[in-house]
Amino acid sequence: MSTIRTRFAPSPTGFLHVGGLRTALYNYLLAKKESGSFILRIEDTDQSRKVEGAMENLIETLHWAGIEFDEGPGKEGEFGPYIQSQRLTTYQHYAHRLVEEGRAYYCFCTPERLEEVRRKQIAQKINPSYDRRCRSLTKEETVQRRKAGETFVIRMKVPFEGELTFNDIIRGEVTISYGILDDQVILKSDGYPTYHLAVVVDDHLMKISHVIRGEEWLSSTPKHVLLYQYFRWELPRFAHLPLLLNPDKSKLSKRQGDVAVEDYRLKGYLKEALVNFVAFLGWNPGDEREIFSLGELVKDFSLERVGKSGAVFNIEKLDWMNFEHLRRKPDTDVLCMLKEKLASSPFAGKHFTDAYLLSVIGAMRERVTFVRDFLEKSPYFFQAPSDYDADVVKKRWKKESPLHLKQLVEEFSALENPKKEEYEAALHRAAESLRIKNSELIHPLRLAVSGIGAGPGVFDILFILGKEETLRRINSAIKELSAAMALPK
RNA sequence: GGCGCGUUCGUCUAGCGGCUAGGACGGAGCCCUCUCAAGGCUUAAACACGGGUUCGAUUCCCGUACGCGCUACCA
Repeated sequence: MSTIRTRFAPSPTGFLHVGGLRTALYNYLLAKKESGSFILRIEDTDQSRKVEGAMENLIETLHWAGIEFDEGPGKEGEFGPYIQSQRLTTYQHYAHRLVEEGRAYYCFCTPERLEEVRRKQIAQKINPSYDRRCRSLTKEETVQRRKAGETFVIRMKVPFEGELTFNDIIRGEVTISYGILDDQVILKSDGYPTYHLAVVVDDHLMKISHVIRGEEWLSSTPKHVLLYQYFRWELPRFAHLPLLLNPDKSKLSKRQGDVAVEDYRLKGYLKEALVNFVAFLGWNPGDEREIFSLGELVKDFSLERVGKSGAVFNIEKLDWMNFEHLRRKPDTDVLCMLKEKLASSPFAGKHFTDAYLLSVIGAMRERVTFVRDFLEKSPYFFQAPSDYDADVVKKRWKKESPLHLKQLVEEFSALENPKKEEYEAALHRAAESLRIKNSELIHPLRLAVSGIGAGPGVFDILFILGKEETLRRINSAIKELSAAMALPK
């Protein structure tokens, strides 16, 4: 079997879309699974839509996701260049070859005439399509008009009748009759090819074995197949991926949420989670595993298991996957990310030792979905509470709490370099001498040291904070909360 | 409008003629418990509709409905 070569061929018109990420991923997965090559090709044949810096951004985002290409811009292989605007003469050559072989023709119709034709057709309720006027131009006439400097395009000839069937790995046989196909423009008047010509020429020249792309291309595939036939080139295998959808089932779009990979990256999603999630939008391994690394995806991926129907982009599941991937990460990796987060936080000025941060990570691991949650869910590890959660105060802070905590301070003060268990034993002693339940001490204590009512076990918190800090916080809570309770309602 | 593609719990999906229609996220409940999580257990929740074919259809065929895509000198 010949080697697998796949490609991701985006237009540099903006940020990488999550749908694009999935397309790139599937292409990458298939290539890597079969020890083939994954190519990145930039389809910038529409100058008007070109966005400055978009290509660089695309490349950088793919790199971030861990999807590395074997050939592409900046990584020239034997089939480059990989930017279509740098291959113009190639397309022109092939377009003219088609004309010479009677498979295409010059068309001098102006945009105005085309518009006029379309308008009339719509008025007559016929399907708007090019009326093929220039298809019957004589060779002499064509030569003359070209010589006169008239602008022209090249259109491919589509048979007047009959139908074309092609095979799609995901959808099976798809049949479309020629009747509804237009004499598609393949070379524009500015000398650039349209997508249809460029994609066929490049996929052939770059020896692409599998064309894996979005479903929006399914309808125009017959045009491409026709071109392959005209050129007498071997057909690649086609696989048209189902679309990604908004919660209301419309095509995934801005305004109903974020669509750029960049958006998710900025929100703190792990690349592992986003890649894993996007891979499962339309594919599954056939068993019940759900958490996959890129390498595991490569190992188990197959186009045969890609579904046919569109998938809604469901953030809740993405969040869960982020949680799962975050908690699988080694402590040291999380430490790095946490330090980075800290550096751009209100706690940036403070210094924390790695050992301290590592113990915070250990305590919070199963309570965070994002790295930023370390700061948001347990700010008390980075700063003494400046106020106390009113609901928790109401529920847990009793009028005798200050007295109880004073007893606790006494017990704690006597400890030397206490471990978690020693704090606990000390609290038990305090509770016993006060003749109250442990919990009557624990809850006010948690409130005093953290300011809130949720988090790791209190004794873990105390140990991480250390004795001095613990005592300081208990004392200031006694002061502040007593003062607050003394205030008239 | 025409053509194409699609349709299993709210969501992602398993299923490839015979199943009490399975799993996951999310929801609900219980257990654990100093809180919050995590974990364990339990639970509600789906084959779009109508015809065929067949001993038997979620599964195959045909319609209908709905959704989406394409219908450009955009990709």
